[in-house]
This record gives sequence, C-alpha cells and structure tokens, in this order.
Amino acid sequence: MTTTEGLTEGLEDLPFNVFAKACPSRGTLEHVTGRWGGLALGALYEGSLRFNELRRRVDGVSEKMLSQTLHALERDGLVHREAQPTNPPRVDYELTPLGRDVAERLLALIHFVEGSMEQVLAARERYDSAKA
Amino acid sequence: MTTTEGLTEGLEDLPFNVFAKACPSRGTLEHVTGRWGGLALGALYEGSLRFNELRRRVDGVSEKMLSQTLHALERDGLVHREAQPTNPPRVDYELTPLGRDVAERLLALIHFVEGSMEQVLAARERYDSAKA
DNA sequence: CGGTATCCCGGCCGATACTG
DNA sequence: CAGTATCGGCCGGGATACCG
Repeated sequence: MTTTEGLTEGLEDLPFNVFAKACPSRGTLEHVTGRWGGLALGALYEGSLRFNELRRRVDGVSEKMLSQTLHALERDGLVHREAQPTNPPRVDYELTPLGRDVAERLLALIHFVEGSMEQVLAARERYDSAKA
Repeated sequence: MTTTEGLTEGLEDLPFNVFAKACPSRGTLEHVTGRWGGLALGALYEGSLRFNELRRRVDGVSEKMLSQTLHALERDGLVHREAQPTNPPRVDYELTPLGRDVAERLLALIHFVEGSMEQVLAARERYDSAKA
C-alpha cells in the first residue's frame, strides 16, 4: 500500500508534471534518460573524467553527441565543467550535487535492467515464437 | 562509502553491461527510458488501463507510437496485454511483476526530476545569462 | 474501440574536416 | 587534447486513411 499510493495521484496539481505535454520537466527527463545522457551521468558517477576519457567510457558515442549531451546536462545544472587554460588543454567534467542525486536514481534503474536481462531475453523468445 | 562503491566497478566482467555498444541491455534500457516508454510504464504503475485511457494519460502520444511502444514493452516482458474478444473489443494493459520493479525505479527518477525542476530552471538562467 | 498501413518531413546522429 | 562546422542519411514519429 505505502509503495503504491501517492506516486502519481494528484500529480496534475503539482507545479511540474512530466505527463503533461508542455511541461519543461519532460525535456529535462529526456536529457537525463536520452541515448547518451544516461550513460554520461552513469560514467561520471564514479568521479570526474576528461572529455576523451568519457568518450572511451561511453562506447559508441561520437564527439559531437558527447559534446551536445554534456552541454545540455551542464545547462540543466547536473554537470560541472572545469576547464584549465593549460597547453594542451585539460577539461574535467564532474557531477554537481543535484547531478549525483539524479545519477543515483538512474543507476538504480540501469543496474536493475542489466540484472533483469536474462528474464527479458527469455520473454522475447516466448513472444517471438508465439508470433511465428 | 557504501553508496559509491560497487556500482559500476568491474562491470565489464558482468554478463550485461549497458556501457558496451553491442550489449542488448542498452536496447531494453532505451525501450524503458525512451520518449514514450517511460511515460507508459509510469501511467500503468497505478493499475491496468485500456488503450485509449493510456493514450489520454500520456499527453501527446500518437496512436502509432503508443502501439509501437506497448509492443516493445510487451516483448521485453514488462507489460501484459489482455485482449477480450467482445464487441466492441476491450484490451487491458498492465505491468508484469518485472515491469512493476522497473517502473518503481523509473518513477523514483521521474519524481525526483519533477521535484528538482526549480533548481534546473534556475541553473539554466544562470547558464544562459553567463553565455550572453 | 483498438488498432494497422502508408506517406513523408524534420531533426537526430554519425562521419569528416578543421581549429585553438 | 578538446572541441566546432558542415554535410548528409536515415529513421523517429506525426498525419491520415483504413480495417475488424
């Protein structure tokens, strides 16, 4: 009971409701859960990383998309960018306190999904063979 | 200490690692966190819903995308589809136990983001005015 | 009601080249 | 190293029409 009630009821009355089309929270949620946003936050949860470290950690991301993703997260106040005017340049990215809180909840989801993949794969086989 | 360790360390050795480009968990995570997947799971967390109820609940989703989204989630074993061969037809969608576990973690993230929007909006203003 | 089929546009995103 | 600029494909996803 305590786990099911109050999670979405009356949400229409709250200032920010992600189920409403025009709510800005939907945009931020998409930055966080988007293709690369979630992986960037997850990688940074362990500690600050430089641009190319992050790029190697998030397998498959292009320079352009990583740059865009980091800018969006920085603008939303989830990531802090620390540039040192040295040569060669060095830029470190790290989570803000708010970013850590978001990343923690995101990682709980990610790890749960990873841990459920056997069940998911089994469900897919059942679904596909039932269709055939 | 206990909250920061063991979250991603050694993940490369686990069977499923979302950070790896080819891992199937990345696909499932995208179904769950995608534009409509997350909202569908969130809406179904309260209880089973019919197709058009769901459509009204998830403001802005088209018939096509809702249909696609539900198929993907059903195939992954997160949503159960119950069709009654009546006239007019009635189809109920509800979360599976696995789907509930996923939705719970997802809603924790969603509600946290909703609750943080004031901070996010403030961060954006700071960012934008610093750029200008 | 609960979908599927088709068309088609915008923009997401990868590839490449270039800069400080 | 840490990006930006530009081009182009492809596909997400909206609109519309149609079906059981």
